[in-house]
This record gives sequence, structure tokens and C-alpha cells, in this order.
Amino acid sequence: MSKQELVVLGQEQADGCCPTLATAPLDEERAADLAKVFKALGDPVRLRLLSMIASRDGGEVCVCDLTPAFELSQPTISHHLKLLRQAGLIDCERRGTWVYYWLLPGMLERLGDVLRVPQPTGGRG
Amino acid sequence: MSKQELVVLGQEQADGCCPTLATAPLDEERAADLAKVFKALGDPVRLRLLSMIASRDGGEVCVCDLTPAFELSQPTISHHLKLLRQAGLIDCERRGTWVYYWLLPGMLERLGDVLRVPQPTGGRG
DNA sequence: AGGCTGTATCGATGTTTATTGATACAAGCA
DNA sequence: TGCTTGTATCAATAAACATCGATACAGCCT
Repeated sequence: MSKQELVVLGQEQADGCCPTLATAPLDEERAADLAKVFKALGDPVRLRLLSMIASRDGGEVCVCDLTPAFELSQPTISHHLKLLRQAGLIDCERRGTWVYYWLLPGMLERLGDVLRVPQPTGGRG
Repeated sequence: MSKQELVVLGQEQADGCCPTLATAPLDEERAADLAKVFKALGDPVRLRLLSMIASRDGGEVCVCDLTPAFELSQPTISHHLKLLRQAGLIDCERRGTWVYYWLLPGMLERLGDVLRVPQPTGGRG
């Protein structure tokens, strides 16, 4: 049930450290990989789903608990969960009748690293 | 030239600290605000533009240096820059003939905070 | 003023995406 | 076996988006 995950973002830069947005201009490939993940986060429903999963105490959430939290059809929720999974942000497992989702924290951590701004930036921001 | 920025993300949670994805389920409004910013990052061209701006030494980049780095028309680059600006990620100023963009690091920092995962998560991730 | 260059906006177009109802698949239970 | 429930997939549709050419705007220069 977790085949088609993105591999993405393993690629440390050859020329030193810190694969950060502000370190050096992203090359096309890396930008494309990152964009896929950010795009997955770029929807309010998916953000809420991810947050519900990530903040769950046991670490797992049943789809049956997620779906009724939205005024959306069951296929729509299923679709959004699939996108989050394809982005490598969550994974899932069927256990009997129900399917449980949990967070893969690694991807969020890597995104956090990418976004980190090293210095007061020199600029005026 | 910097009127229509997003205000977004100032909202600390009433119940304590750390407005993180994994702290508690996002409410609809906050999810919608965050989604706008992530959506702005969810495009490879915009990511590369942002990275080119953020990694620039002087802190500023002339549009005339950005546009030729892509095989895209000038209006398209202008459009992407506008989206990044509306997301509160960058700002710009016309200086004579040219327009210069720079990073607003605050938004990236806030996103980084939101993505931070507090613990080994309890779960299986 | 007129012409030139850099950048933004506008309108149109093709593609992607969110959403849904219908349906298929999986697992439990009678 | 057949029925019921939970979840995923499919096909269709409408909305959102990326892209472009044309054009408008802003500031130089002559």
C-alpha cells in the first residue's frame, strides 16, 4: 500500500553543505521535486488532513475518522490522502476493514531544512 | 509596490505554544492561509525564482537577471513573481528603469516553524 | 516631444486539478 | 454463499492555473 512514494530530496549538494533555498539557486530537477511536495501542501483540505494525522496521539488515524470532519465526499478525501501519500508525507495500512494513516516525519523535516534562512540575509527584508 | 501582501500566520494558538502542524488539527482559516503560501511554493519556476532571490549576495535581484534564466516569456516570469509577492515571500521596488526583488525571510521562517515535528512522533513513521 | 527599454497587466488558450456519482475492491458477518 | 460497510478507483465536469502575444505603463535618453 506504500509503493508509489516520491524518492525526492535525498540529493545533498555536491559543493558543500546545507541544501537550502537561500544557499544557492535550485537546479531544475531539485526544484521540480520540491515543488511536488509543496504542491501537496498547497491545499487547505490536505493541510488539515495532514495536521489531523500528524497531531494524533497514537500516531495513526483511521480514514473513518478523517472523512466526516469535512463537508466533502468520501472519494475526494481519498484522493487528497493519495496525493499526500504520493508526496511522501504520510503512509497507510489496511487493518481489517479500516485503513489507517500516519505521518512520515522525514519529509516535513527536510522541507523545514530547505526553508531555513541562514542569516539576517544582508538584504532589507 | 507592496500593497497586496498576505497578512497570514500571525495567529498564535490560544492554548499555549508552537503553532505546528503536529500540535493540533489546523482550523479551516489557518489551513486556508497556510495553503496559499505553500501553493506559491508548489511550482518549480517559482521555487527557482525564490531561490535565486534568496541566495543572492546583495540580497536583491533585478528582474532583468531573473527572466533570461528561464525559457519562459517575460509576462510569465512577471506573473510568478507577483504570486510570490502576494504570498508574502518577497517584495520589490522599482529603481529607475529596473525592478529589484528581495526575500522577506519572515514568511519562510514561519513556514519552517509550522512544519517542525516535535517528537519521534510516538507513531511508526 | 518622441523613441527606446524594462516590467506589469490583459485576454485568450490549453492543461491541470478538485470534486462528484457510480462502481470496484476488501473484509467482516450472517 | 450473499449482504453490508469501509475505502479506492474511474469517468465526467467545472474551476483554477500556467503560458503566451499584445499592449499598457514607467523611466531613461536624445
